[in-house]
Amino acid sequence: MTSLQLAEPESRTLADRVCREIVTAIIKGDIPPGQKISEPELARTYGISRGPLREAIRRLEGLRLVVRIPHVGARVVSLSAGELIEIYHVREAMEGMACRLAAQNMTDAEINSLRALLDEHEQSLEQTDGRSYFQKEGDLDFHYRIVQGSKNTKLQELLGGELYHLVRMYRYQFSVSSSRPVRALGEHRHIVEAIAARDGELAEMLMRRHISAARRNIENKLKINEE
Amino acid sequence: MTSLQLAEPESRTLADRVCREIVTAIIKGDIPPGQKISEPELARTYGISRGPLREAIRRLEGLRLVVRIPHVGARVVSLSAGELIEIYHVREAMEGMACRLAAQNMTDAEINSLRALLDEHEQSLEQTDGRSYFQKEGDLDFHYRIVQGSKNTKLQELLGGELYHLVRMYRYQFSVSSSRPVRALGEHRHIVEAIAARDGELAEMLMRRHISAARRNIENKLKINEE
DNA sequence: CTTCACCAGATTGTCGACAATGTTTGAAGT
DNA sequence: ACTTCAAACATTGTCGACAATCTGGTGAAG
Repeated sequence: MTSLQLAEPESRTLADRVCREIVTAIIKGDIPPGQKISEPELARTYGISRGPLREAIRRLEGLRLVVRIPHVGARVVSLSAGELIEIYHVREAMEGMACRLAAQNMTDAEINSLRALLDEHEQSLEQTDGRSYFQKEGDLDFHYRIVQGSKNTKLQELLGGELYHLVRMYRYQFSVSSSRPVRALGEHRHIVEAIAARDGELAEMLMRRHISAARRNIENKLKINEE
Repeated sequence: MTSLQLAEPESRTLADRVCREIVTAIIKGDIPPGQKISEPELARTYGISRGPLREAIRRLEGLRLVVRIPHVGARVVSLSAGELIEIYHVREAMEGMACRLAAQNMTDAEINSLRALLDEHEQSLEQTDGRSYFQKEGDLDFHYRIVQGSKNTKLQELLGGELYHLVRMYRYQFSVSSSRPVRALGEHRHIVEAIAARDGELAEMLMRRHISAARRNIENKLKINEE
């Protein structure tokens, strides 16, 4: 938590600061999906002028958190079921590759730290019967570390900077958590061991299976909800 | 060509229009990599005020074509050899997936049109001895169509909206063209046939090989240039 | 009753001016 | 001659006002 704050040192410009605030507001649902973004209103809310606010909106557009129509206005994206599935296809491809590269490029220290993280998850899982931290942010934490371990800045930017926002947004909205936490933890362990063995091929395959299993899980839930 | 123009109907706002102009200027090298972007100067150049220009820069930042430092200014990205390799790793992952999905989702008409495109490439290759269109934009054209054929909007946005700009920029700068155009055309044909056979597994594998071969090709060239 | 045109209100787009921050120049001191 | 500091300059950040465009509602014609 603290490290995150320090990593983003109290944004030097209003536009950047407000952009971050709006991002979290959107992710947590304080500004609901599909909501129209009124420039005068938001400017008053955050106590800034419309100039920096508009720049922030342009940035949000790049993050694909809002959709803007010229002379009409911007709306918060509303994630359809189809788009969520699309995101998981992209994650399968990119995180698979990240995993392959992580097997090459992660340091032994990073791998051990990853093992420690999974130990924490296991404890948290036993204590709360699998209904807490692990499901909300812990899972993404694991995936994020592997992406970092790939040492590929483009992968880091595309996943961390754009896709994960949408995934977190989805999870907050539907308070959906992996309905298979124990199995997911096991898969995480297998992935880490493949990375530790420097077996990029296997690591990629396991990660792809892991994510596509999650995708199919969601697809089933959606089908049930439909009825 | 015409369809592209109509698809982006003469940008309704100054910021959007100038943003597009700057994008092509950067890609073609009219604004060289590493160049500092002076707001007053660019504003005069395009005959607009600094307001819309700053919004355009924020958008360029999202496209990863410029890097901005608060209170200092924005610079055009300068692509290092390492980052170019990184991009090819990302392309291998994402276009591989796009190819798999295209095998599921492309219509027969789209596939035939793709075959026709390759016929054009073959002709252009014979006529010019492989030094013209095919190498410059034709190759990306092929890849772009497959991405469209995946019918996955997130893939389309991430590849078409961000990575391809960087790839095109690189090609213009170093006027690099595939040094293996005949082999590449053959690989393209195999990919299309795998898609036509609706064999997603094979299509993905062929595309990944195709891109990773191109990557290794670049890696070798870079090594030679180093000496 | 429906449809179309038009007008008022509100919102977005653009601009120029002012404030805050970075950078450079040059002069003084060691 | 080199370093240090400070003032002048240039650039970026922010603001409020004005112009252009869209939206919703009212009224008249069919």
